[in-house]
Amino acid sequence: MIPQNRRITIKHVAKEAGVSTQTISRVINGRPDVSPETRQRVLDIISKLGYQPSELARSLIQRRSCTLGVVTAGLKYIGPSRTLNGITTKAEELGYALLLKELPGFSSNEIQPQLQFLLARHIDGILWAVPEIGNNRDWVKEGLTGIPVPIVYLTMQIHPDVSVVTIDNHIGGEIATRHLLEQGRHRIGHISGPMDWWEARQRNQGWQDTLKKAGLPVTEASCVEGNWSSSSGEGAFQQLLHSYPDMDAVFVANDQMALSVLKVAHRLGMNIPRDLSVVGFDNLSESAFFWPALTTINQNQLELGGQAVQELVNQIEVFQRNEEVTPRNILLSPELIVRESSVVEK
Amino acid sequence: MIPQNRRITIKHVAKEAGVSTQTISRVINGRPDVSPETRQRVLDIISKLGYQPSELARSLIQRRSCTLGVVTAGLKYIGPSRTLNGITTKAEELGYALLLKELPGFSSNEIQPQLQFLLARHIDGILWAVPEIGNNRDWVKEGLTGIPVPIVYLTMQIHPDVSVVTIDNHIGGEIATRHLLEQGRHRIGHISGPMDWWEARQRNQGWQDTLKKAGLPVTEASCVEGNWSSSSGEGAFQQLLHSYPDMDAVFVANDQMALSVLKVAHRLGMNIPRDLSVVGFDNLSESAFFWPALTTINQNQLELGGQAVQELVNQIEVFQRNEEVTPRNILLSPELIVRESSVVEK
DNA sequence: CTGAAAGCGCTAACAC
DNA sequence: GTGTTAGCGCTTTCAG
Repeated sequence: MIPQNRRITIKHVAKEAGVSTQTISRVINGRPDVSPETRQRVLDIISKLGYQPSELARSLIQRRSCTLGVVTAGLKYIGPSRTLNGITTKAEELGYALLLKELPGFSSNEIQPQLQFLLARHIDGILWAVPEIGNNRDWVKEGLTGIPVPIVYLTMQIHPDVSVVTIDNHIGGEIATRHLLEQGRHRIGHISGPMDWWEARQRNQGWQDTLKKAGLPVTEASCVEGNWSSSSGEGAFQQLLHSYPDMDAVFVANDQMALSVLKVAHRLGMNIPRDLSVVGFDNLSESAFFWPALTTINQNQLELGGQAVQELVNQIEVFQRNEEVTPRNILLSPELIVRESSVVEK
Repeated sequence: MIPQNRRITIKHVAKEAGVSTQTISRVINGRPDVSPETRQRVLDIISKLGYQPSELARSLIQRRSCTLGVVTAGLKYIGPSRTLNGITTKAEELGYALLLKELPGFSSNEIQPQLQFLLARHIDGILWAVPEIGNNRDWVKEGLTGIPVPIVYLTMQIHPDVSVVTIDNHIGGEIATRHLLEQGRHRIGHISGPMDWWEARQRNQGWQDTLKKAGLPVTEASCVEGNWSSSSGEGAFQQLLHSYPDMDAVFVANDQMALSVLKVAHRLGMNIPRDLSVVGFDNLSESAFFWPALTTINQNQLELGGQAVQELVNQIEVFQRNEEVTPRNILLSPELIVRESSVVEK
């Protein structure tokens, strides 16, 4: 490939058309005040030269880049990717470009450099799409003042001072547990995600609250903590079988761990769902093909990402009119997908 | 949030420090020709004001943005996400920002607008991370002249005129098939991916070539086409059992379809691996927890993405020195992960 | 309808 | 060491 640097600029077009650069600018911006003949001539030359206006130069002078900064983490997992998928789709629809940053780990607290990096590139707003873990959200309560663009946070505890778009994991836990109760199960165990994850705590709490509301006890013995991986699910389930031998159902905080529950149960000669009803969480595309097909909670991460972009863009528009931006919290409800692992045929 | 537009510029810093903007520029670029006192004073003011140089303005004047355009597709699937994960990690390491575009579908042939979009933002190079399907690469052979920045393509047939970084799927098919031969299997069937996918054809070809090299016949009856989904795997396997009843092993082009093979086999009372050895492809994190644990081919997509970025950045450096860029093809070998589904204990 | 001048925020190239 | 000038590619403002 032979280097041929130097891009075609508005000047080249102007010269070729024998008009000033302002006229070209008017044409490419669809302004009405250009004579039809001039406009046509300019358009012809633009396409002949293959001229492409520089969004960079535009961003500089217009003080808006139509670019969103996206900070994510854990793209190798399917959840964050699905969310990003929703983000790209909606951003495309609204005509925004995306500058992507992935944190090296979920709990990175190198916040400031990330924000600076994005701000240096004049992004119009920021989407913080990193799950809330441990104290990786502490900065939200403080640092807010310094950031000169709107931010929307995904997947964290809602908070009146900032905009949050998230799946309601508590409801997810409720729905799963209620479904098991409806199947006539009353001794429902739980394998949770790592409890420093906000999502894991919410799912756990939904399970607890539903049991309590039904007048059923929640004991320490009925819950074991996993770390989301199938491997951890194996150990957690064995421990749970031990500590809660009466258990007739289990709500597992994600499908990967639920897969191990199915496997271990099979190995032990248990029949699912007859001996034990199982409900997972996440609705992996494989879950419908586990044995038995796994009942699970589906979170619409595509929608999640889309709504977050929409909300951020709304805020940006308000912000750029120099009006006060009011934070908004958006909670999306997950839904139950009933399959074989939880329902005993009558 | 109260709008407080107007960013702090180099001028503000210059004024505050009582020097010219040029001096500030020298300080932030670490140039040696500034007196230690001036430098310190400027640095203090920069941190006091929280000044952040505009990469946008820099990009404009330096004719390099340190930004790569990434075009991807199918982020809701794990493969593209893992690759993107590799891309973000390496880009971060090399100090490049990423502008992300996701095509609405795998086979979109709206190429030109995507390229224009990225070029308008002065990206220094492009990573085309969309799998080769049908004729969605035809443009590569032509359009090359028009694009004023280096491009690296991922996951496609290598081609002497362009830079391609890809997993060698043919070898993947070979390794899988050879492994089955080594287990003493000689009637090895294949469930392929959709044959308009280059990757599917390569895996298929690797299977065919290995059988032929071993002096074994490859018949039409021994291969059925799926569409990557578990659901399609179900039908394909049933068809294959019918058309190739003697089959003693099957190489399945991805783990999702292989999952269905395991399930159907189980339902039919077949014992895997005794009655049928199964090898998948992709190494999903769940595959180790299928019943039986699935032997599969692992492709290191993290590495793939990383190498692609590295290669692109190398090219960019050459290109910006105005030297001729020579295309390079990089082929990564996938590796066999042996688990229970293919090996009969002696 | 069209053009000239100024400037977005920065740096290259030169002066002193 | 430091300042001045010019300009990256575009749009805004104001003249005409």
